[in-house]
Amino acid sequence: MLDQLLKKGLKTKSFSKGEMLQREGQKSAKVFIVKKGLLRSYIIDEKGKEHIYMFASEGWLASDIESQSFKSNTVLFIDAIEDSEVYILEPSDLTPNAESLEDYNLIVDTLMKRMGVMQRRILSLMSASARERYESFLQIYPELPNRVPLKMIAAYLGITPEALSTIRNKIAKNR
Amino acid sequence: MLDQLLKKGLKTKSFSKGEMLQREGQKSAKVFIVKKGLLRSYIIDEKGKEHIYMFASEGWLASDIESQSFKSNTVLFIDAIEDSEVYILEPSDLTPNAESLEDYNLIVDTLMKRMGVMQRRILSLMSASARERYESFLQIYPELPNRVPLKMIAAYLGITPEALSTIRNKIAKNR
DNA sequence: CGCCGAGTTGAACTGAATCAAGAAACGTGG
DNA sequence: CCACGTTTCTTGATTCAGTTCAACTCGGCG
Repeated sequence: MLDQLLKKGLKTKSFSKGEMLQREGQKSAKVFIVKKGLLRSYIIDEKGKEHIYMFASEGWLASDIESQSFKSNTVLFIDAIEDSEVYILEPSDLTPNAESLEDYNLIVDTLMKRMGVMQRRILSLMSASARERYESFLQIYPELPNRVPLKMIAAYLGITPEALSTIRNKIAKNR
Repeated sequence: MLDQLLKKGLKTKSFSKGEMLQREGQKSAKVFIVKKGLLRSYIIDEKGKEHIYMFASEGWLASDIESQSFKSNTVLFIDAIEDSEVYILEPSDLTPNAESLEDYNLIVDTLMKRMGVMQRRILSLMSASARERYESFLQIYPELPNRVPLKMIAAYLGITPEALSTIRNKIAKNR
């Protein structure tokens, strides 16, 4: 996706499982592109509950660029679910005053792909039941259930671990 | 926002209340920028229910560019809630092979603003109750309740008109 | 071994959906 | 400008998906 950008000699940084890449309330949001491993971005609400905004595995990116656009502090936490290697882009890298137009097209393309994922997520949160959302999650990310604990999938779907457990076993007994 | 782009001699087109600008299942998605009036983009699910994805009033845009990024057909309907005047951009206008970098920065900026709105929407759908979502809707779009029928606000919030009616009158009697 | 976090199962509860009926608002045509 | 039918909004009764709370199992790790 953004591979070409990375040829520019950008170095990777390593994070071990559980390590934090970004906290809530920071001034500037960086963009993390996953070379290897798995990241998650999430919020913690007033009741202390975690809600996972996105997973990012190899080739995907995790970031809070959204909060940049409002010039506000970061709202998301980002940490590593597995030992990971990531490229780190500064905000300035995203809006270059640069010369090369290909970079721009790549960026626009990447942003639009991301918006596509977000659009689907919104529509599915509005119109689909927990079970339907889980089933389409499996379609879109077939490998994630093997790498991510159930409770995180629940936090991504917007339901409780108990509810997801029940859904799973209904599917297993197909009813 | 994209005002500068529009100096390029782009013409507006008029649509009267209720008129369709885009249907589901079309090949190419255009971008509609609202000069005057109010648009909505929405899906109709299998049960025939409408779910409003976004409202677009003066200065905002309505589009299904998201589906472009997957090279798939449009999934959204777009129509006019009020008599409206809109600029119409072709997809090609969005990814110019052009010369001017300022255009690009404008586009990236616009896309990121849009993603900001989407991020907030996702997080609020996951973590907030119907009432909380309605209250923050009022904050963000204080003028829309006067221009949009209740049932459309409900379709935007992801709840039924009945539920929204109940919420309203609870707020009125503040409990 | 014994502990601890992760997952499961079940009972009681709750916010929102559904269904139904009536009241208000709102075009449109005469 | 009024009368009409249609859509929009409200209110209440019932149902249901998903939450909360609690108890129990299992597998890993000290």
